[in-house]
Amino acid sequence: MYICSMSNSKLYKGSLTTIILKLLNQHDKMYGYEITQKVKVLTNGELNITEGALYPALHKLEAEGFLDVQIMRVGNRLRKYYKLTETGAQETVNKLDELAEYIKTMQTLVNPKLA
Amino acid sequence: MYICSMSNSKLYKGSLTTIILKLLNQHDKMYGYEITQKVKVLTNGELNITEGALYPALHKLEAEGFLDVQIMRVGNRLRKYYKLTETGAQETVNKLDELAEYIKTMQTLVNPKLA
DNA sequence: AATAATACATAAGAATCTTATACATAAGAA
DNA sequence: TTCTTATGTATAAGATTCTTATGTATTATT
Repeated sequence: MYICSMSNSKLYKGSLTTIILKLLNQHDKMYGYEITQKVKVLTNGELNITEGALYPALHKLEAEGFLDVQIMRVGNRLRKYYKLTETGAQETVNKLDELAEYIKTMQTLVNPKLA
Repeated sequence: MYICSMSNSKLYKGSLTTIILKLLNQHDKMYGYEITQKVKVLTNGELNITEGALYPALHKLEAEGFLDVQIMRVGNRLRKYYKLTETGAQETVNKLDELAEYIKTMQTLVNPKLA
């Protein structure tokens, strides 16, 4: 199967790690496919994360020490459950702060009357 | 001179054309260096657009028919004033809609209580 | 006289994502 | 029962956007 693009908007570029970290912050442990489905539901189909974006991002977060992995068998299929490490929890806070700052800055630029 | 990075945050990736279009929407005509300075002031130094990002972006917007150029001499120096075309004005609306949608979607993902 | 600011430009490399492909099991429809 | 869809992970080529660095030249400041 092929999952269509994250969004036609280029603005999502750079947001994927923030999304992953925040979801893991809320749901304790999740596996990749579960993350794509959760995001699809939460955004009413607006945002579809592709495997080509997701799995490399998860592997990178793991390599950086922000995620721990636990492999589980469900029937004959594998699931790789990811969980935040302590530094991963701290990184989540940082990323959410960056997102809030980004939104504030962009709103200032785009709607200077409200600034 | 070297101008430091757009921001330490990766979230700005993909936002530059939106910023350029909006500024040109507000200021009728601007030249490249002026855009970098305006952004720096408006964001209190938070966002510093590099030449390596700016000029290719301007050239691309021009090639796509969203900007018209007018070269002016000031003393012995060149300035390339950019101005929105009609399709550029429409594209500005689209980009601003995309930004609003992006912010809404990210807030839903990151702060589901408020959604 | 030297440095910083103004003003443009491009090019190599990094990072992130798209698009496509690959493999495999389970469930549902024809 | 066979075909398609859903579940589940993975990688690789290419596109896009930005960083970092360099290049050229004029004007203002120290």
